[in-house]
Amino acid sequence: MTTTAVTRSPSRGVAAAASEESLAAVAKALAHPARIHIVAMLLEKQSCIGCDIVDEIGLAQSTVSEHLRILKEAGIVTGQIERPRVCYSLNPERLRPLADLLKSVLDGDRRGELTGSICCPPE
Amino acid sequence: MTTTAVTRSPSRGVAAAASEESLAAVAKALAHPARIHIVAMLLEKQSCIGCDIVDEIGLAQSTVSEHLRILKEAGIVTGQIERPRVCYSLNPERLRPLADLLKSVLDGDRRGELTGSICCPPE
DNA sequence: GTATTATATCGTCGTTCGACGATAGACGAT
DNA sequence: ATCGTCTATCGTCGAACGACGATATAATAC
Repeated sequence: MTTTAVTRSPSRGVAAAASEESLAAVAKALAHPARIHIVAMLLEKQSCIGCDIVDEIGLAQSTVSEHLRILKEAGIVTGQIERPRVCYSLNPERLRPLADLLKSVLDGDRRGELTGSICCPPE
Repeated sequence: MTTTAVTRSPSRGVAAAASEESLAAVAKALAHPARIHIVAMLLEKQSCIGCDIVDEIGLAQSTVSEHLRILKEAGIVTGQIERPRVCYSLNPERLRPLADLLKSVLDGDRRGELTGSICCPPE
């Protein structure tokens, strides 16, 4: 059938869809070199004052602030206010689901043990 | 091997910037629920015929094809042609750098041992 | 040959991203 | 109170994304 059937049974369900959206949201927050740079910087130094990040990244302050907002909104970093500065640090737990998925791929895990329906065998 | 000099000169950059762009590119390819779904599907079944993916995702064939193109272009999946079908499978190695970064965050690694310049101590 | 199936590509359209400057808000120091 | 510093937000604009239908391509089936 060429028309998409509306009555598709959600075999993977709402939970799986929500999980996919959550994983995609984390990946999206990491999907920019400046934000990867910020994460790597926070990994190195554990925590950083915002203005140091601005210096390191080399973009306009408003742009860096926006990247930090995106990372905060995704829950990947937290900002502790120390007026007039803000001290940023990582929230590792937020990265765990994506890290687990990638690790599963690297380890070749078959999560569902549903290996019966392999379309074509790996070479 | 000393990749990171203490200088904050802009020439920190070529290798590190390329790495950040590469990591960001992988994250970007994963930054959509449908593409996460495809990766999870390929993880479960090792490999899949494209039309099965179209059925599972529930978007238009052209849209799914576009998502597969993005994943292929990022090097995350490979497509083996078996006319008229294409058999897709994962390329785990492409995910390794991002997986390593996330693991470092989860493990609390300080990659550069440059812990001297902590702005404010973790709580 | 024609028909069918599976996939890729093209064109379009609305939405979102990413950059910047300008501006506002909140403190500490003077 | 005024200045300087640091951060967040707003408005704008071009570029890229994501969806779709229509179409093109290629192999198989009849």
